[in-house]
Amino acid sequence: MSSTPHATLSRRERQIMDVLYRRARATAAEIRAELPGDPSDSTVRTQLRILEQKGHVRHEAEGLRYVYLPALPRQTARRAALRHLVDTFFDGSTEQVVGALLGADGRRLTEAELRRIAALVARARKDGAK
Amino acid sequence: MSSTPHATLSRRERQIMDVLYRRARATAAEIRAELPGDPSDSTVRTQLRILEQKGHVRHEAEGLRYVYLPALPRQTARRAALRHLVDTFFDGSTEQVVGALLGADGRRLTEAELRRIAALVARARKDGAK
DNA sequence: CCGGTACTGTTAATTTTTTAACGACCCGTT
DNA sequence: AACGGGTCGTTAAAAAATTAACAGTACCGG
Repeated sequence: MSSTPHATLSRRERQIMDVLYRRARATAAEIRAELPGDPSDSTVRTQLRILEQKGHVRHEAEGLRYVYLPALPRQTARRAALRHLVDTFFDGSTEQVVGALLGADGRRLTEAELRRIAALVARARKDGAK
Repeated sequence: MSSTPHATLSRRERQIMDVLYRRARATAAEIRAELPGDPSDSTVRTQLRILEQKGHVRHEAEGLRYVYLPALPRQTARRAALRHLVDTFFDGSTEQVVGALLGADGRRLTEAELRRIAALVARARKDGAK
């Protein structure tokens, strides 16, 4: 159950992976700019190399420098992260998560967004009934 | 932005906090049973003491032994975690999260649960329009 | 062409985390 | 009352993570 890659990452590694998932792709300098405690440039690149060696990250040469990307597709990582969150904080209940997203825990949503969300739910019900 | 407590925890500390948030309260032995790589009993208790010292955890004496609890209410921690997840993996979009919860990324939901979710959304729309 | 800038990889030291050994205490049982 | 099982705190060693110094290379502007 704990084979989730995220659970096995060290603190810095996690911070870096979070930046990468947020930005999809980033250079060492860009990542560094978003890390707390501003570590040295050299530090960040060492970490990236370690992450790459462990298979969590890959890079592409872009012109002269490297651009780093998560090795796992965002979709995959996201699913695992969502699952983990739901199990840890919401008793595995999707309903509770939606409640939090819409309720006091969530940000304010526009009517348009709520409408689209309602449509998603309606769609899921229809599909399920099939 | 990085003042989230979760982001500052070490790996083991995070694992332990996750167990605590999942179970609400647990003894050292119970926590130990859920940690990967089964660390020694002594190890887990040391970590708990550190976490307590840092203010992430507190304990109550229950009969002879201690029962540990998260220092922050689940509600609070949950909100921060959800926010972080949404920002990291879903571009800050609530709609996308709901999509993932209902769609291929999610577990199968019963019709009853979908109905309740639909009700939540309807309620949010009404409240918003107020 | 030369110096400055912006990268890279290697390497090693420092700091933090993680681990568990040990001794003490309490309790129920023999 | 002695024993075993379970729990606690203290402490220090071992392992891992984190940091950054340094040297090498490519490009760019003067």
